[in-house]
Amino acid sequence: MLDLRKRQILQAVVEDYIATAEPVGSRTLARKWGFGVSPATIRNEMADLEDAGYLDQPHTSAGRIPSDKGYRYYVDQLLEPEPPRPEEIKRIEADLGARREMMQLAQAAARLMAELSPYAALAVVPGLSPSRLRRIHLLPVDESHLLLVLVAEPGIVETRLLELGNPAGQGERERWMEALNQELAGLTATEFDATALATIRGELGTNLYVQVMDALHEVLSDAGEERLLMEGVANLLRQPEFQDSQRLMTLLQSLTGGSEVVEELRGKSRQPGVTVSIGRENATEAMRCCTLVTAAYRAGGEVVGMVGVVGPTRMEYRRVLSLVNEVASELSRALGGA
Amino acid sequence: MLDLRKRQILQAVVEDYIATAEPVGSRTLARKWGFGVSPATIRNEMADLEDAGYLDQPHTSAGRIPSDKGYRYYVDQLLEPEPPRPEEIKRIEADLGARREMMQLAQAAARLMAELSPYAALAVVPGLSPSRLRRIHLLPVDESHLLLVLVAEPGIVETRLLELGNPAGQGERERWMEALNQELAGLTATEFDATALATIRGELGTNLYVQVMDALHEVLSDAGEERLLMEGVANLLRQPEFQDSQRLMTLLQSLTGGSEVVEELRGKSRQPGVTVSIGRENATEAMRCCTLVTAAYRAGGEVVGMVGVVGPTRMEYRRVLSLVNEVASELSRALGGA
DNA sequence: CCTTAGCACTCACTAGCTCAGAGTGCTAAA
DNA sequence: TTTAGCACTCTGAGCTAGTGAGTGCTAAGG
Repeated sequence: MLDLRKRQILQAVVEDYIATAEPVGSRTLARKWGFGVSPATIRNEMADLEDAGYLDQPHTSAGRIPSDKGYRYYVDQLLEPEPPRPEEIKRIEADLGARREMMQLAQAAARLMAELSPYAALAVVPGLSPSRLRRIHLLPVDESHLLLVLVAEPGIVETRLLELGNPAGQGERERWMEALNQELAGLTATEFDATALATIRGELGTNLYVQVMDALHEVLSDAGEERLLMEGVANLLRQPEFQDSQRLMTLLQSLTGGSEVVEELRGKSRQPGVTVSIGRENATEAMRCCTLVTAAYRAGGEVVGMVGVVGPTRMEYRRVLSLVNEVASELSRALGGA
Repeated sequence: MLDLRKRQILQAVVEDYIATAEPVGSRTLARKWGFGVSPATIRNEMADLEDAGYLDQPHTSAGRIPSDKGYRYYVDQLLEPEPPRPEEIKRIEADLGARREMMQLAQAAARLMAELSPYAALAVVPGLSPSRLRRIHLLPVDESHLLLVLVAEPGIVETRLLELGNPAGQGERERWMEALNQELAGLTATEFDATALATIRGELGTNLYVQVMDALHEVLSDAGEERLLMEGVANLLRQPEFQDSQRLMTLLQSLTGGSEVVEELRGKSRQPGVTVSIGRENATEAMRCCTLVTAAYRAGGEVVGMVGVVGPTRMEYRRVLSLVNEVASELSRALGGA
């Protein structure tokens, strides 16, 4: 446990470094924060903090920067939550208020976070596979096309166009719809995909039937997996730690590459509230120099996905924690799952 | 008109510079391409090409690099089209073959181009406003939600969730749908938006009606405008001309900013075939250091949008021209508008 | 008249050097 | 325990000289 003055100094170093991106020296600290002690005293304290692993020194004659452990302590012990900003809340409610399907809302949430923070924003959207199917619609589009609309449990909507060889009549279409909907009652998408082929084929082994089943199968493989949305990559270019384009590239690659990161995010998503992963705490190699702030969102009472912000470990934790928290809450509310 | 040897030398400079990103000297040229003349002769020719504006010299004692005019000449006069690569065509057909709505297809097209080229890819997706509405569906989702599905002329599908205060019955829903569809017959989205309010309100001034109209109005303002999709930004980080993160940032900003660029693209989209805008030929300030290769795609016989690739002026024109061309054709085919 | 060898010249880039400045750790005194 | 003083360390900026790639020009040769 750190004593009061050490905590104050650690906090000062973290906040100064977050603001300036420059290593913080004892003199600067004494001047800006005036603890009522001399730089020499602060130096001693900083040396102790370094020994304890909370601070790093890039080189002998530079100031100190917070280590991952230092940021961790700051986030867990020193950070008092930011009071909500009315205009920000208003903006979030406006953007996520419009009733849209999950995909659209998640996209809007990511855009929002990218706009309201100087970092990149992520959103994980649930895949179709584990969700219960609610209803399949086959809508006429024109003589030769049907629109397949798949509505699944936590408000997921997927659509697909079908091209028909020979036009199907009204009655025929409705018969198929009926049959399909009978079949899918209460099944998850994966179950349906596995069983439906066998059961329905006997009854309605027609041309259209095959096409619909193919389309369903396609939708499941396209939209079955969770998807990772990303926004505001340009923000990161502004951060001094990403001036080295190499680093940004590896980060982007592992984020667009997808599965590894999504896997990591999935683990977090079970935890309630906002989660912070700082630097080396991240499993993914390319994320070791970054901090990831995430929060799960719910739909229909269930955690279905998460939103988050990625930036350098030198991140404005106060702002970002409250932002991610608000966006996730509002998103949950919009999805009826708060 | 340039004589044969000048053209050969210009071509050699362009292709060498594209490959190496280093200014090309007379000696290198003589060694690699062996024109059967000495470096001194090549120097004379290059000096002429520079006087004529086809080449630039970064500084006195460096080799030459192509100017925008040089690239233009290369593209217009020297470039013989790349023979199609069977495996690439196959990949494009596979990815764009699956029958999906326009938005999904355009997204897939952009992903494809970002993956098959080392540059960033764009796609402009048509907005709803100018397109004729075909049909509105109101689908039951659960007790308190309806899904509004709007199908418009060139295969555009937009969806929106509606939350209902008090659940609507089957018959009621169908009556509204009928009334709406009566009304929209043959109107464009904008016309409908303007007129429908007045005409229908009298007949069916109910609670649900207002919600549906609001949702329609919202869809039109969200999806009314053309949208710009972007993929493969990370690719650009690999290009030496974007090592300076400042330049990439301004480019990204003007691309995500949107309207200015979309405006410029719209102008091009009328032209048939593949269009190339090199460096200063671009109206947008941030694009002055880039080349943009675009091609329009069609749906239902009409040009509705365009796909393209953005990269440094030092671009692999041969590859990219054929890629963009193929993707646009295949996209048109998939949309039934070839 | 075109081509080419030779040569002087230019200019970016690199390595090595010094110097100033910021910051440290240590010691000794208050 | 705090602090003033001091020697020390290390980065980064600025300077210089040297290297090398490439040029333009000139004059000789086909």
